[in-house]
Amino acid sequence: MPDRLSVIFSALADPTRRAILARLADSEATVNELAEPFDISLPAISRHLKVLENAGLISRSRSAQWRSSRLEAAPLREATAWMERYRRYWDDNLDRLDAHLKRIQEDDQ
Amino acid sequence: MPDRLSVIFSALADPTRRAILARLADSEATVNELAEPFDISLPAISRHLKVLENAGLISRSRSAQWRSSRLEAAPLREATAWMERYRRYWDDNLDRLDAHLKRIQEDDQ
DNA sequence: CCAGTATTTAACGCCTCGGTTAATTAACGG
DNA sequence: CCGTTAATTAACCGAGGCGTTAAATACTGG
Repeated sequence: MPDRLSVIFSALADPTRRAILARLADSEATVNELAEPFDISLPAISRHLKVLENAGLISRSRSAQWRSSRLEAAPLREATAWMERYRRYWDDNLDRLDAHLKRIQEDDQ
Repeated sequence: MPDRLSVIFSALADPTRRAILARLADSEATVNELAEPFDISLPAISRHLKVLENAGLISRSRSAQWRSSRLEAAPLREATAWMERYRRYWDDNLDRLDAHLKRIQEDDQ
């Protein structure tokens, strides 16, 4: 079985799943409600939801015959935490800090 | 052809590729150098690099018979920008802010 | 219990992914 | 030019992803 980050990133790699997450940012929703905007079959949506659940990106509850999905953003924190290590490579402010630190280091020598 | 975010996220979904990026955070490196820590074949590494390049996560330059890879973090900024929309769902401070705003809204009514 | 609605599971097809080995290309250096 | 080293491409394979339709399951309400 793959590591958590791989599971999270591959869950996010599908545009339908990202759209589902975006929809869930508004409110909880049932499978049928989530399926409505897409022209793919219900079973396909059902599996996307399983992938998202497996990645911890949604949780689900049952009420009568409806299964409601709810956004769980914690895995996104993990993913951003991983990317955070690279922020210095794209953040202008940190670039400047970096240059500053290099200058200081040169001064030391 | 898939959208940029999908390409980026699926590039990040492989642990070997994430390890390569981590290695490149230190310094540029040749294909052989990048392959060294892994016990998979050189062609496999070569394809991982192609995937990373395709996602814009590395750039490559040739010097003699060596092809050097260099980290390009800009796509990570795009990816975090996408996740940023969900920060309110996991950030404690923003949770509190959210609760605060809700209280204010209730007061208004 | 039965009919109806919501959702999942099963079984299938197609395509991509990640690995392999063998062959090819690119560039250097004697 | 030839041998060597670096890297990629070609051809193949097995596993898994994402879609389908058909069948099964879960639950409600009369």
